Amino acid sequence: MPHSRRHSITVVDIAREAGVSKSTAARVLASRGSASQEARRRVLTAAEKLGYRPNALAKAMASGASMTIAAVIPDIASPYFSAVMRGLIDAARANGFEVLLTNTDNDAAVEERSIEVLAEKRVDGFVIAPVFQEHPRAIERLVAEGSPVVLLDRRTPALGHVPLVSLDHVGASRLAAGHLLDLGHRRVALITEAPARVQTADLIASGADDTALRPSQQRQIGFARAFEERGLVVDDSLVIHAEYSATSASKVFGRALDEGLDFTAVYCTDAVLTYGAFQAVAERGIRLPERFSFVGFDDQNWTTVVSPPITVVDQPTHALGVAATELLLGLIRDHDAVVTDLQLPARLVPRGSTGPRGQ
Amino acid sequence: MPHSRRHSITVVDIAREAGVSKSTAARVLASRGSASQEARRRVLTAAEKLGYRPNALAKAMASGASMTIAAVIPDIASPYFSAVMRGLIDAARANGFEVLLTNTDNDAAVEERSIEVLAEKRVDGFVIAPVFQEHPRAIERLVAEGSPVVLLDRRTPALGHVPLVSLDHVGASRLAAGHLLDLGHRRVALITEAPARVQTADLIASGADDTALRPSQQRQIGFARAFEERGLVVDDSLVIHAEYSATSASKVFGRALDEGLDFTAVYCTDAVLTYGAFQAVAERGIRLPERFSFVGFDDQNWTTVVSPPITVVDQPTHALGVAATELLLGLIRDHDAVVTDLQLPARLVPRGSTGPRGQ
DNA sequence: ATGAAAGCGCTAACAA
DNA sequence: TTGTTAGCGCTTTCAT
Repeated sequence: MPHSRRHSITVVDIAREAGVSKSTAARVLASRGSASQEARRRVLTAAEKLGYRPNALAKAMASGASMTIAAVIPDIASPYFSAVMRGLIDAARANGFEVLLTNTDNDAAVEERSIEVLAEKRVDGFVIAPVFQEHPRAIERLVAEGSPVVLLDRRTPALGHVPLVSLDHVGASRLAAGHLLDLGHRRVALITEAPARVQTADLIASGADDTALRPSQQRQIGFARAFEERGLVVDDSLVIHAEYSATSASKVFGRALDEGLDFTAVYCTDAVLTYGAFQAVAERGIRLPERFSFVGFDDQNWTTVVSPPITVVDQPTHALGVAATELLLGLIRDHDAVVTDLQLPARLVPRGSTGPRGQ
Repeated sequence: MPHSRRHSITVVDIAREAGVSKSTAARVLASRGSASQEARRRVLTAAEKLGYRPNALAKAMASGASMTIAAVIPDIASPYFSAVMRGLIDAARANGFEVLLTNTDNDAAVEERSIEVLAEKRVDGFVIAPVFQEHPRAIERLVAEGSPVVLLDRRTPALGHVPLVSLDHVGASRLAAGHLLDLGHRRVALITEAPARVQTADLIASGADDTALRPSQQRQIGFARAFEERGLVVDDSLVIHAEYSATSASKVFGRALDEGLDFTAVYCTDAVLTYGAFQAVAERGIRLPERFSFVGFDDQNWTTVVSPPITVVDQPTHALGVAATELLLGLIRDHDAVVTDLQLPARLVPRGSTGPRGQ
C-alpha cells in the first residue's frame, strides 16, 4: 500500500485479479478492441468483485474527451434559464455528457473568469448566453482555438459567426402585436427594457441582421413589423421604457396609467416586465380587458391564476435547451460541421386579458 | 508536431521558453514551493506569451482533487431547486469549486446512474436531494468509501448518519398553523401530499427522529404540534390528501369546497399544492379571507399579484444552497470533520389572505 | 533555489 | 487475440 491515501482499484488491479495483461483488461472494460470470451468473463468478474470504478479523469486525459460540457448563463434561478437548462441537461445526459453549470449575473468579468476556469477543466464544448459587451475576449479565444461553442438566446455583434440557438424574438412579437391589431386595437403600448434612445423606425431601418441585437430590441422590431405588415405605424409615444426589473416596470407603467396615457392595449416584451406591469394593474384594481387588453411574455404560472388569466407569448424553453445541446454535440463530434442558427418559434396563448377594442 | 491533434501548451513548453526546468516552471505556475525572482518573472512572461492554460484534468489526476462538486437534485426547473442551486453554485465558486449538475426526476434508477457517473468523474463531493427509497445503494456506497456527501432538503431512513441541510419543516408548519390558530381559527384544513393512511396522531407518536420522514410528513407533524402546544387537537377529517401535482390539489380541494367541507382556514404544505389549491379558489370566485383564511407554502411570485395577496411560509432557498455547499466543503477539507445537521428556519409572511376567524 | 524522476489511471499505437 | 510501450500534463518526493 504505497500511499496512506485510499488506493483505488485500477485496470492494473483488475488485470492482476483476472490473470490477464493490463491492455486486455482495459480493452474489455472499455468494450473496445477484441478479447476472447474467456478473458472477457474473467475481467468482468474481477471488476465486479473488486468494485471497479473507472476513472473518467484519466480517461479524459488520455482520450482528449471529457464528456462534459459547460453551460454559462446569467442566472439559474430565473424561471426562463432554469427551464432551458433542464432541457440542456436532459439532452446532454441522453448523449452521455454531464454539464458544468455556472452563473454570470450578466457580469462580463465573471463570465470571462468562468469560461477560463471551465476551459481549464477541458470541457468538450460550451453553451453560452453571453453578456452584452464589445469584446467578449474569453469567448473569442475559445472560438479562435476551435473550441465548440453555441450561443444561447442572444448574440453580441462581435460573435456574428458563432452559431446561435434562440427564440425567434422578432416573430414572437409579431405574433403578440398581430393578435392585438387583429382585435382592432390601434393605440398599442409597448413595455420594453431596450434603451430609450432607440426609435422604432431606426431599429427597423437598421435592418440587416436582427440577431446581432439584444432580444429586447428584436422584440421591439417584431412589434413594429406587425404594424408595418398591416400598413400601420408605431406611435413612439406609446413605447414605455423600463429598467430590467419588476419594480421599475411597475413604477413606469403605473405612472403611465396614472397620467392617463391614451392606449387600448399593452404588450410587455419580457417576463419580468410583465410581472411588474401586472402589479401596477392589480394595485389599481383595473379590470381587464375592459379597460385595455394585456399581453405578457412567457407562460409564467401566475398568469393563469389571476383574474382574468393573462394572454401570453410562450417560449419553448425546454426545446431551446435541447436544441442548443444537440447543436453543440454536433460540433463536438465534428469541429468543422456546418452549423446554422436555430430560431425556435414562440406560441401565442390567448386568454382572458385580451379582447376586441371598445368592448 | 507529434499529433495532428492541436498540441496544447504545457508546462514543458513554458519551461523551454523560459529556459528553466520543468519543475521550476511548474512551481511558479502553481505558486507553490520556491523560485527566484528572476525565474518567476521569466516563467510568467513565457506563460503569458504562449497563452498557457493549465490543464485542470492533469492537475486533478496528479493531486487527487478535482475542485468540482456534484449536485444531484430532482429537477432544476423547479423554482425551489433552481433557487437553492443558485446559492450552491455561488458558494462553490466563491471557494474555487465548479459544480456538475444533474436531475433525477425522483427516479431511483436515474439517481443511481447519475451518482455513479459523477463518481467516475472524481468529483470531490456530493450534495444530494435523495429519492425516497429503502436502499439508495449508490449513496450508501459513496458514504462507505468515505466520499464527502451532504443531503439536501430530506433524508431517507437508511441514510440516518449522513449530514443533512434542510428547512426546519416542522417549525415551518408550526409557524403557519400557529398563525391561523392565533387568529382564532379552530377548524383548520391541511392539504398534504403525505400518504393518506398516516394519521396525524400516529405521526406525532412515532416521535424519535423527524428528519427521517418525508418533508411532507414533517410538515404535517409541525401542524399538529401547533395544535398540541395550545391544548388543541387536529381533526383528521380536515386533512386533505392530494397527489404531488397542482392538478390533483386543485381537484381534491375543489371537491372539498363543493361538498361544503366545514373549515375556516386552510394551510397548504407545499408550493405545488398551494398553486393547485389556489386555482380551485380562483375558479370558484371565492373571496379571501372572508370565506376562509389561506396560507401557502413558498414565496412564489404569483402570491403577491393575486387578490388578496397570499400569506405564505417562506424558505431561505439561497441560504440552504450556501449552507449545503459550505458543509460539504468542510468535509472535503477534512473527511473526518464532525458535521452536524443544519435546519434553517422558515419565515412567515403575513398578507391579505389570512384574517381573524369570523371576520 | 533548482532539477530529475516517478507516478496519477487511462488510451492508443504497435508488436507479437 | 494478447501484451508491450509510450504518452496525456500535471504534482510530488527526493536530491543537489
